[in-house]
Amino acid sequence: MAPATTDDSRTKDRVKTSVDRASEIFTEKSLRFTDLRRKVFEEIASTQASVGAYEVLDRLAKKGTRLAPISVYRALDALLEAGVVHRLESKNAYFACSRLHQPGLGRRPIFLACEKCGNVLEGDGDDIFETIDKNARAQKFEPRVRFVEVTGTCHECATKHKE
Amino acid sequence: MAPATTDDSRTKDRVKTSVDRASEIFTEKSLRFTDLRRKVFEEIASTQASVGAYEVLDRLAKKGTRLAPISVYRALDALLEAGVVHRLESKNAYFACSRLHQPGLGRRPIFLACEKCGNVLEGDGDDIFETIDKNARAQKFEPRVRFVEVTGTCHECATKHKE
DNA sequence: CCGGATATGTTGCGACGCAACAATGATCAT
DNA sequence: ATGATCATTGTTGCGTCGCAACATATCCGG
Repeated sequence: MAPATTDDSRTKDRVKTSVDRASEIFTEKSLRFTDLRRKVFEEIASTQASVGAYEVLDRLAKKGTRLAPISVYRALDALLEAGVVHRLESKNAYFACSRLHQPGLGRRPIFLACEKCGNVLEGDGDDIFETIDKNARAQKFEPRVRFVEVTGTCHECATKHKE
Repeated sequence: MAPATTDDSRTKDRVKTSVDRASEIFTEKSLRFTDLRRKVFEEIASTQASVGAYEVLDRLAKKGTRLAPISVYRALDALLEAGVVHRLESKNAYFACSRLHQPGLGRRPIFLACEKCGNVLEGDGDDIFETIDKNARAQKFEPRVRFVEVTGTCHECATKHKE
């Protein structure tokens, strides 16, 4: 029998790659990829979907790492600052940056959150953000932070549903 | 002395116009513009900035209308459904739709929230949303709900600050 | 190896949002 | 009018989200 690659082992590989990339990024930015931050990041990276801060908390607790909410939030702050996770404002949830696996994407992403499976895709939003800036400045508004979040149905869920 | 138009009376006029328009819109959509909904709407319409649900609650309490949070949320749901208020996902706050005063804007707005004064402007986002849809579909993602929220500095605050 | 900066632990709390059920109010057909 | 029906509001209660303030531990450069 050929050696099977289980989903689990593939997930582990993917997470490991993400952790390694995250570690590099922290180093590049002279930030510390501490144990706590790594643990929190692993929980987030080990699911495609976005997760709430308290879900991270619960998962870590089940693995024996009991934390106060504030500790998770501080870790999240560091991860957000490093850019290895993003925050979905419309869901108060966090997810791993897909650039850790696909460096090809543009600099400024838009977020596409599937309503069925929860997965979050990132799209290259450079053109969109340019349009937004032009639009805002036309009203003499100087933009600083921009959120573009879309919910809908991803391809997998759309095809699965029609079976 | 010439009859002065105070800010207060101008605000009252503006709110009244908004309430009247909102009432019409509710009627058009066969929804009921009840007392509660009108009161909640008045609080939101009487400020340019976005306000949280609990701030609405507090303001109404000070005027003698004591409500449970859920009542405010239910009124907000109705107001959102009618489209006379919007929700800022990035701030968990609500503000009156400016179309009640400026019917000229396009159908799908983007939100520009000033970080200094809290005011929320609406921009015509039709082109932006088209770009977003194209972008999403390029990834085989079928968009349904789209949020575009921008924070920055509005014109008034930018000029005021430089005095 | 010491002092300052950074990170984490502890305690506590405010804001946000709504579920579930009960009571009241509006609507409409008979 | 009146009873059935549906929408609205009241009441109670709770879970989630997010962080402030202060104490302690850890790291790192000089």
